[in-house]
Amino acid sequence: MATIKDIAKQAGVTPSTVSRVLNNTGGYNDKTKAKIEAIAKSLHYQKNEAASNLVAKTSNLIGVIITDSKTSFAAPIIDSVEDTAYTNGVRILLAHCGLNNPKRLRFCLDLMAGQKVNGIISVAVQFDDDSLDYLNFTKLPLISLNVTVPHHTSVTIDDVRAAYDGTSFLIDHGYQKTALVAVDRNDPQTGSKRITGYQNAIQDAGLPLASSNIVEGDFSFEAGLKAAEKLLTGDHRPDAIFAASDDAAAGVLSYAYEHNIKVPAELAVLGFDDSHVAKIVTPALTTVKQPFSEMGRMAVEKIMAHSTTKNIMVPYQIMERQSV
Amino acid sequence: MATIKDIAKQAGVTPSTVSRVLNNTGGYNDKTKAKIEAIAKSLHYQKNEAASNLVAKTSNLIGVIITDSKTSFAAPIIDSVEDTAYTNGVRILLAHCGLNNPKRLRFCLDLMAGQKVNGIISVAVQFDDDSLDYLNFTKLPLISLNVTVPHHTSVTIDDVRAAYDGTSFLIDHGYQKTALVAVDRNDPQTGSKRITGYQNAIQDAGLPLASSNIVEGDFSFEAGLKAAEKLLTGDHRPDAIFAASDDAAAGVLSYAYEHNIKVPAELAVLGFDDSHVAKIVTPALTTVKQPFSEMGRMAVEKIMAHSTTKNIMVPYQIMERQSV
DNA sequence: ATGGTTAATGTAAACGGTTGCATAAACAAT
DNA sequence: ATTGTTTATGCAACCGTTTACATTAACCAT
Repeated sequence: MATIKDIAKQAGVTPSTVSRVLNNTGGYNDKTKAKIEAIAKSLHYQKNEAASNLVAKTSNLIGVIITDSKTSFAAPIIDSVEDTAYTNGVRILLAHCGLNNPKRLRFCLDLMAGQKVNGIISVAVQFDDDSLDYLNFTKLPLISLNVTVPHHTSVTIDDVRAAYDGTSFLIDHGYQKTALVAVDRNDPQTGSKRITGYQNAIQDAGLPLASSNIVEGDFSFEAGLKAAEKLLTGDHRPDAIFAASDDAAAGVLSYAYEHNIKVPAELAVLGFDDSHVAKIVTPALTTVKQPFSEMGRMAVEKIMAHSTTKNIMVPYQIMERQSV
Repeated sequence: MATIKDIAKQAGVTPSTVSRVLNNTGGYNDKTKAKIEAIAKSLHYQKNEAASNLVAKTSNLIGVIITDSKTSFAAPIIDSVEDTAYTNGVRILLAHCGLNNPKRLRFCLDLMAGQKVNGIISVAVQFDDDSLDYLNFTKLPLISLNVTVPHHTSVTIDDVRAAYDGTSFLIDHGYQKTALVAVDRNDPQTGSKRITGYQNAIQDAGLPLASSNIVEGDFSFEAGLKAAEKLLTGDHRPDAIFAASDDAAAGVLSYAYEHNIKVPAELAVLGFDDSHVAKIVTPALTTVKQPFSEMGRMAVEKIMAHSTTKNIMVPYQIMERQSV
């Protein structure tokens, strides 16, 4: 591969001049510029980023840490992160940290630090104390999407209010026996907040609160399926199920389909996220939309701007389709 | 950030010794090794990859080029690529090239060349002549998944036979009036191959071929929906629809649901890919599974091994669920 | 004691770009 | 003609690691 030295030799100038031309830093004759650019092109010159990064002490790389790519909302976020990065001239270093795997998260952070990334975007990643300490030590800016991280910037929706509004939406549509499904009570970020919002809405509507109406689980399809089974075989059948994710809602839909329960006539199903699956299941899911693309875009822009805002709340929105 | 020089100074040795210890290249006293490692830890030393890459003329980076992350089968591939990369000590540089966007693809390749990646994995990316020339010039090894690229390694299924077997599967289950949906006749890689396989199966079964039974389209949900509309409103209703993707199959399912057509009683639907959606739609999709995880893993391993095998065919498999 | 090995470490030159400072040439202003 | 200013380019150091080669010390065998 050709280097600036090769170009310099051919052009009869020094590497510094070539560097100046190629970086458009000014201070050279138009004719030399043209000559150098022509030679660079003819040699298919490609800058060695490692060398450049070494002196610049940066990399034009943004680290993206996600638990895994299958997480349904990872795709739209990564899409918008990539697009925004592209228009900003930075690139994406992707790493998976798994679920509750401190060792691997630590590895990811090590990797990002070694690559001297401009910043890190984490998607739905919970930081343990050790990783957080290390992150603070590296001084790398972090933008956390979906969950908050102490002393770092986060972009989230207001989960309490979103759950409140979702529940109210069901109540306003005449459903009185609602259930909340596939939430984790021990998750301080999402689960407990949504439970709070859900309960508040029920109380504010003057409806009875029954703890049996909350079925815990992760955000998966299977969690929705199991929860539906539990709820719909019992005596106190709910007439509406609010799932913590679209995947879980699809699980509910699937159970209803198997058991010939008509949605939304006999049972309303409200999803959460507005991920890809919301549009393609039958009936299409009414769901609480999280603005993932927006969040990804903001994250990149915050990093580029060295913004130090702490917690950013973005608006959610109820997407009405056919399941309520 | 601490450098090996800082460590060397504290340990009373030269940077070379530190480098040797940290890289386990041998040739040092156990006591100095212990001392250096202790100091490195206390300083939270983190190797500057740029410097290291500069002399090594490589980056331990694998470039992954995909059209976009929303593509349903990108997720499982990226998951397995990331996992395999993790266990092999390499990292992932991710770039999107969009759909039929030569300029952006060229940009991606530039980026990969600049970063001196060990190799490139492309997922369902069509290379135009210009990009291909450039790729060849860079000498970067490419592993193309899902489609073949002239003179480069590819990992694909046998699309002709997969379509043949899928169609035969429908015929064997008693469906005589099949249709193929959401394929692109002008796509030499997937579309035309699957059309060939489909037609061969029909002819071999002694059934009549009607060109109206092939409805073109991209692989999207909407394509499936539209195709279903076209096929199911006409007089010659098919009794089975073979979609080119699970998303398209979901579109068919959705149309059937809307119009009260029972699946699989009145209409069989066969998907393609076995992506995430296949399991969560109702009824769950019977589909032709592509071994995406396997393909991702192989791609990384091929790059690490500097393998030069050309075209690798991996086995597909019909996953029987409820839609046929 | 002498020479030969071996092990541990040092020396210095790379890797490819960037950049502050110096220099030279060209030009303008007195 | 002299001085000052601007423009274009060169010089050389530096970024942090790696590594071939040189050096030193220690040990062993004669």
